[in-house]
Amino acid sequence: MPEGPELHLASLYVNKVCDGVVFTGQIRKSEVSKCPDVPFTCKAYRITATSRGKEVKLTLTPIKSDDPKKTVNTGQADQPMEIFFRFGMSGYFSFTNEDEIPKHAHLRFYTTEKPCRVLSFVDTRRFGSWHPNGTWQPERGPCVMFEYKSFRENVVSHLSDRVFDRPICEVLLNQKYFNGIGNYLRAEILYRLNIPPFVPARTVLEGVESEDVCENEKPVYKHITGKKNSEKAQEKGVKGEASDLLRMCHTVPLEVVNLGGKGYNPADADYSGFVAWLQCYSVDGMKSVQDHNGRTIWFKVSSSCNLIYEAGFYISHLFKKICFFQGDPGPLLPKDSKSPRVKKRIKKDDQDHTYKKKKGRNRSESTIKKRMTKKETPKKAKDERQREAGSRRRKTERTQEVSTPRRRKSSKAEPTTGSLRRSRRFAK
DNA sequence: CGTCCACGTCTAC
DNA sequence: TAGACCTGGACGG
Repeated sequence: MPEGPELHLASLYVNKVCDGVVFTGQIRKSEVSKCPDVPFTCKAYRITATSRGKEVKLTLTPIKSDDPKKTVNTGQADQPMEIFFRFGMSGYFSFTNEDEIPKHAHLRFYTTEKPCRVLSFVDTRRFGSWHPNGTWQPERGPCVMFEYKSFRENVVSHLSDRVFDRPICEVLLNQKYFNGIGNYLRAEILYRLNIPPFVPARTVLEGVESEDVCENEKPVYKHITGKKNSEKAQEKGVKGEASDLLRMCHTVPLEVVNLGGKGYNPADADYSGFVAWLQCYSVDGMKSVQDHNGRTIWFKVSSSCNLIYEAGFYISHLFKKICFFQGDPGPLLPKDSKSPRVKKRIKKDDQDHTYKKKKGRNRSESTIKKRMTKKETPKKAKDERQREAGSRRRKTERTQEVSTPRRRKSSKAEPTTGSLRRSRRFAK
């Protein structure tokens, strides 16, 4: 579920389903979780939620008992408790009957109802975490969605920070400055502004005002249109991209909130709405490469002609910063960045197989040897194999090539046709 | 069956 | 700046 919008939608969900609901008793943790116990016991309490960037805070508020005698010396909480959640790659909240608790529900809050219901923190991969009596993580910057003003100020006042030497696509994942932006949002944001992903961040952000000149238009919560905002900005003489970038970091996530679904969540009934909203991330016809941290960055493909793209890529590498053709990843593209394997198109129009040449995936002898000589349990051996497969791929297969799936002309020219233009893995 | 990939941090060389 | 931490879906043989 989890970039800023999903975390916020999760907090809205909690507030909606827990409205008027009374919880009670121990908060229970799954056997397998390594997160802390939550030492909160109360005969009757309510749950509310708020979000900030990529964190959610649950507040457990005891309900005052009518009978003071009842709460004496029973270890009952009478003070509220705050629990801070991060969602990792797969966290979400679920409110169900007790017999419908999802698999991988690692923290559970029980209602007083009979039969009772349960608010669960579900996290398949367990990269998420919770922190009872914690705080918002202090290293994280202001929320791009709900602390917009201080978010801008925080970026603008720290542009001399060395982190802004990095490519803009990598800096957008830095939660010290862009709390709430994740992998799909960075692609969507850069795409909207036509900013090549591997341009130095400072170059893109130089000249940005800490105050958004459009801010009195008080965007955004409902009915934002990124286009209109940038047009307004231009009317007001803002120098294009740069000032828009911070604004886009605000408006694009809010668009997802306003979609009404649950954002990036394949299990959601409205998931197709989210998929249709994506313009770049994992969209068929877009290019993708690995950034410096091995994360896939999606960006715009030349709409007219791949030859122009290839030429632009070549020329820009000769002259570094000078040339940015449409589709150019930018000058800071890692030297050994490779594109992921070409993804299959959706079956329907999958007539042309010529582009599906698979990249070599031969394991080196040395890797095999290493594996054979290691002593480990069968399960560990499997994990190890997978890990080695991963790193071997990263180390041996990187090329300067960028994925340019040959396919029908980019759908940019034609009206969006929803999931039809998505790559297969996003079809639902 | 095996391999690759995924919405994110963390921390140990 | 690799890896570690995890599970499971999609895909290929």
